[in-house]
Amino acid sequence: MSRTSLRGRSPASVFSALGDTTRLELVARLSDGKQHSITELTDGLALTRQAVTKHLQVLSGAGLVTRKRIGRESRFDMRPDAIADARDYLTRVSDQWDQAIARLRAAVEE
Amino acid sequence: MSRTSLRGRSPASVFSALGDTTRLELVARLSDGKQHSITELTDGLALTRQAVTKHLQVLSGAGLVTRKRIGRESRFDMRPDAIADARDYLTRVSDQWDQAIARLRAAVEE
DNA sequence: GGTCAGCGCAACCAGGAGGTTGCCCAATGA
DNA sequence: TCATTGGGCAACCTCCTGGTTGCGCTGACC
Repeated sequence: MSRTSLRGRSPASVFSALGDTTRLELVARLSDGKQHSITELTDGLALTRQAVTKHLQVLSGAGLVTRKRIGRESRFDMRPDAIADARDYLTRVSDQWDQAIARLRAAVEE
Repeated sequence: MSRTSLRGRSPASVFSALGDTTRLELVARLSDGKQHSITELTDGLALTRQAVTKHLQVLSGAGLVTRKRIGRESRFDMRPDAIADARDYLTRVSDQWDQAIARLRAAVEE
């Protein structure tokens, strides 16, 4: 279903956003269900705050994460729908392959 | 399990390989379970054979696809294990998020 | 009010990604 | 044998990406 309308967030853009170890790390940290500020996420990352900001923008652009300004800080939290969609996409590819293989096998064996 | 030992193929590299519409298209075509040559895959893609070759190298490097030289042509076919691994990774992230949310909710409500 | 912490914006830079062209090599098949 | 077909290799180009630094702004706190 994915009702929350991830329009424009193509699977490619989601995969691309996940295709970076730093961003995967950020996603891992954000998957604790809590909100995190930028400096908090920067902590322990051997990167500038600006670099982390850019990564968060990429994640946000892919719909993996949402930003919310609270006072002087930007809070980010995960939006798991995009992840679910990406997983569904992979499931579909897998299924397609499985079925194709089954058909080929059946065609040979009969 | 994923016994075929996809060592070195980090999730990030798999996601990165999938993070391109052309490569997603190639994966879609290859998920018919058959082997395809390069010129065959180039057909209808508005790209040079060389460009497609590079994309296939990326897919191969991520373990999504294998090459086999037969006569004068290179045959490619899908290796679905990498896809399954990527999907499992996303499932793990989703589960982690679900559990975290459940814990937070329980902590609030009691 | 002044200071500090948290960010945003813009400029800049090096390296990699995606793509092309040109050339050459090996199989294939008439 | 010889033309054709499928590919590999290398050079080259452009644009995007990941990263930095510098600066200025605003909210929090004493």
